[in-house]
Amino acid sequence: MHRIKIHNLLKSETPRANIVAKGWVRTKRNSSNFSFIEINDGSCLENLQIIADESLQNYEDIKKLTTGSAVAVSGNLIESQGKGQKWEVAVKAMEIISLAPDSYPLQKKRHTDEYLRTIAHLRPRTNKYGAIFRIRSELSFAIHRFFREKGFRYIHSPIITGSDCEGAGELFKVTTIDFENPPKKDGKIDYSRDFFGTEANLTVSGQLSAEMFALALGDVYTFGPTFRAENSNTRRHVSEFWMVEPEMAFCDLYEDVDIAEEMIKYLTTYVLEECSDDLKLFTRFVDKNLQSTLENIVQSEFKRIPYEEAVEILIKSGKNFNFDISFGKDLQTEHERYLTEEFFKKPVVVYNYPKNIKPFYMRLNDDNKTVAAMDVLVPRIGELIGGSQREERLSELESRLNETGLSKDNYWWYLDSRRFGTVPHSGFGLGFERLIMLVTGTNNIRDVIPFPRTPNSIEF
RNA sequence: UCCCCAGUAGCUCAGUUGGCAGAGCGAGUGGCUGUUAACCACUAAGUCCGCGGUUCGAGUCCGUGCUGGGGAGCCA
Repeated sequence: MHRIKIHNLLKSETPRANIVAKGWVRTKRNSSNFSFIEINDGSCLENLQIIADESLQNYEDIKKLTTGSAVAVSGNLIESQGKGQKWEVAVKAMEIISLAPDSYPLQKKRHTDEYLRTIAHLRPRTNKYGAIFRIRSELSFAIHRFFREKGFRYIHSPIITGSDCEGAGELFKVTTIDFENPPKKDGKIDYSRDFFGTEANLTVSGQLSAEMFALALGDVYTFGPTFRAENSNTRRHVSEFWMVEPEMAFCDLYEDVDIAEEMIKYLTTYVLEECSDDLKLFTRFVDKNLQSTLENIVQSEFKRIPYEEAVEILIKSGKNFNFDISFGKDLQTEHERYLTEEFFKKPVVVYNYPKNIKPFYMRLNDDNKTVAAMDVLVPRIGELIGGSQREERLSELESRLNETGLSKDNYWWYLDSRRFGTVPHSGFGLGFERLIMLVTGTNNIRDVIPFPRTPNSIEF
């Protein structure tokens, strides 16, 4: 007989005879002549309580079941006589699939996140991490649903790229060169004899690819892994993360912000509605204000202010910041936090940044000193989204490349798109892990990705 | 990469002025009970992060390295 997932059993409206459930033992309480065993199969947060009595032929073994063991039970789903759960299973037969030794590292008590990080292969078996990764899965689906409902096409941008600079951060090199004996020319490594005949890297953004497809399919998005070789050690950075990057043709900066705001609200609403059981765990144990924080995001209108105004607010605040702020300087973490956590107390979109602190592809504004960039800042997380209207004018783009010291040759195909039927277009990148941090109240990004990769850490 | 904090039983931690290594939880054994963070009793469990130094004596003081955490920079 086929097993029924615990999630479905617990949703049952009526008792059900002869069901089969399989899962892992979370806890067990022995009575004189029977045992309460709670099993979890990962289909939901809740455990299924099963009652095994001494009439079972292998009851002596069942009495010795340990936390973490795997079992299959068959029996009747009946209304529970005890308080605390609606349903339980009166067992007719139980198979012990595997018995976990008492060295099983997960105990029937709360563990610290730091400890669980050292056993990242086992932590999805805990309530909290099970919930995080169910929510992560649901959010991934919601992203695709959001874009599909709006007529966007999903683009698989390459993970290995030949662009030697896309304007963002340090790159991971991809090579098959033998480091013991590298091919050399004029004393330097000869990448023309490397696998691709040139230097290659892991992608830091799918944006340039997405732009090419936006200029063909209209509205597109990418959603995939992204790599940064930066030696950053913070609770908001990992070396490998997932990024969502929509790109829209015939779209200016303000419409770009509209999409960003709509998307964050859609995804937050989705989690509130579809993951309410898992979400309750975070409200209870992680962040007491989580529910109201999320409702605030859904209901409030994001504050939109030009960079110049943001700087004025910061100067007038009278706050003693560690870093001085004035026009031309990038906003520091403390500035972002002040704006979104203290001054506006809701998500803030800062736009029209000075051109000297932003990459070459952002569209130059008429004032000639700012570009059509926008960042969505949210309380606690900081920058959740970074985006811009792209420079669609060939001559401006070429001079911006020159100013930033990048070679036109490497971008010939990118420039081609401005040569043939160029149109105003915009897009942004959303850090998927930061979104999960936001909706679950999780403080460390390493806890919302299955096996985090950070400087000096690639175990598992 | 820089600044700050921490590292003691499986986990979370206490450890006085430098003077015999401790608790709670977990685990094991037994008991009790429609239990649910079960309860009661007993038992086992330690390279006090590594190396070097000061001292009659170091978990404790000094130096150094490693690991983890927080903050900053960079960014999503």
